[in-house]
Amino acid sequence: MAENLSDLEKIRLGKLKRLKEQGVEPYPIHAEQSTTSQQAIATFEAAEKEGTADKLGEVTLAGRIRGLRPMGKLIFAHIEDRNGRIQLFFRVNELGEARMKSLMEDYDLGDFIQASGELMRTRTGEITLLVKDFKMLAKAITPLPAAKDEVVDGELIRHASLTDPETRYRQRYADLAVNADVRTIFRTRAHIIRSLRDFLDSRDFLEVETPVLQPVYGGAAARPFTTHHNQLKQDLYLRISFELYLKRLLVGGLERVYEIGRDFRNEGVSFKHNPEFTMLEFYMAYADADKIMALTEEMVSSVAKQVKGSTVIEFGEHTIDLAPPWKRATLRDALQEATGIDINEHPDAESLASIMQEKGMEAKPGTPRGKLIDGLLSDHLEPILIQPTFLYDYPRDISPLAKSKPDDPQTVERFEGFTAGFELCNAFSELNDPLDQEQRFIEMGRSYENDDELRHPMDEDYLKALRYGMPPAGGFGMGIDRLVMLLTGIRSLREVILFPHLRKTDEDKL
RNA sequence: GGGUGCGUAGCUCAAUGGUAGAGCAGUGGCCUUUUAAGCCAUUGGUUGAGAGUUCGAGCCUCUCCGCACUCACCA
Repeated sequence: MAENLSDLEKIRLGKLKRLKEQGVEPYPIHAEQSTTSQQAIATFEAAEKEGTADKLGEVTLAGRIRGLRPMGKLIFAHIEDRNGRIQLFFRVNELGEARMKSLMEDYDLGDFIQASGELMRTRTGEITLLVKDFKMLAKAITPLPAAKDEVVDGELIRHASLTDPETRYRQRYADLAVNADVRTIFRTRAHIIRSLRDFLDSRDFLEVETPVLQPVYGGAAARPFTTHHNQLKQDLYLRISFELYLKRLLVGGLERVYEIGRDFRNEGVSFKHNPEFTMLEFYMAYADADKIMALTEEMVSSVAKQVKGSTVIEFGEHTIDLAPPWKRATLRDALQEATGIDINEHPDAESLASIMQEKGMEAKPGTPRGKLIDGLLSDHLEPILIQPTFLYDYPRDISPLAKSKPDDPQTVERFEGFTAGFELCNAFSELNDPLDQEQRFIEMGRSYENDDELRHPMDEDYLKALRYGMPPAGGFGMGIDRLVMLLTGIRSLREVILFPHLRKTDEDKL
């Protein structure tokens, strides 16, 4: 290991050794933090108004050294804790020569430190801890990537920072340590998920957990990851959706259920696809697609209000208002407006493919009609749906788990919600007719004959469940990562996933 | 998987085929209210890896690795 260390790391190792020689434990077991930076500042300000600031007594702060400014026999430092930064003021008057020397020689940016003393204001007015005592909590061997910033008129000005995306994602710890805005993204993410839970819990939904390892995968059209149980000598799949298990729970009488968890899809990796991603699905007995639509706009706008304080959000150059009601259009009408093609006039794949080709669009011969429509949607419609919009009435053959419309068996009661040019959610009236469902599985198998992994195995147990009777229900699915992108205004999925998947490097292979 | 671009000090970036540099960080020194502290001095490089062309390669060619963008794939 030692040969791989940079010069900077060797110097810090030397400091570590020196601390130990002086009898200082650089990684002590016990630490103390009586308050945080921002609480301390708020308390001091309040006391100042009361005129009691000098009677506050001592506080103990802990955090990571982010700024260090020795000035003769003074040292100013900033430490950062979970809710912000505060300045520390070290002076020989309080600490004596020896401790000042130790601080000067052996403490670096990035070290964790504990400091206690009384709060005061410096000559420039900054609320600061005048340190009476301090100790090392954890010595950093590797220096943090240089990050210098200042706050001018409330705005953060960056003078140096870690920006290389590869380093940021591979060493997310370093990214988080030096980029406060990255930490903010993940606080927002947690807040969003909490708000979703609050919303559903308050409507009497039960949060459940269903298997990640599944003997039969289903509920979506995607390639799965395969794994193996050694003792059982059984292949298992990582789930590609929760749908079929959650609907088994409807059969069991749990009328309103939801799950927030990870899906795994063995597909391309890009700025909007990660092999594992977080999904929310809920199922509601005695609801249908229409009711779910109303609930969706209520839920998303409620989360936006809780997290952002408003239903109006900025996303790139767009200002988006998530307040209900969202725009509604049939898939047919919206496609006609966007492309000039009326899909009802082209009831078979051949006819639809030929009109698409006439208009210079790509349409591979042999593609099923549903897939062609799906292609039209994602290429020509999705990118222009900026304000929140529900498209409804989807073709049956790309919706094998949705119930047909009573008056139109080729169309199902399904909708998708779009905003900011991407798909946010997908929902439908759940197919609860076991015989129809079996027929759909068979049809779907046929249309994927050329691709074994996309041709889902028949889920016999799911059909068995349906035969016990499943109440009519509305179901809903939404990618949480996309919702986080929307509400944080970030365009890359990787920015909202703590540890996005990256290819392994030579270093990893060793 | 295809195409395009990128990879230089711990970080952010320079460098016509001709001695690899700057700022920040680091190290040494001065400084008792600084805050991107300042001033003086100074260390630091297998230019992603490997091969080739050339008197000479960070730069040109090839192979490989990684990242970004993009296309394909993808409820």
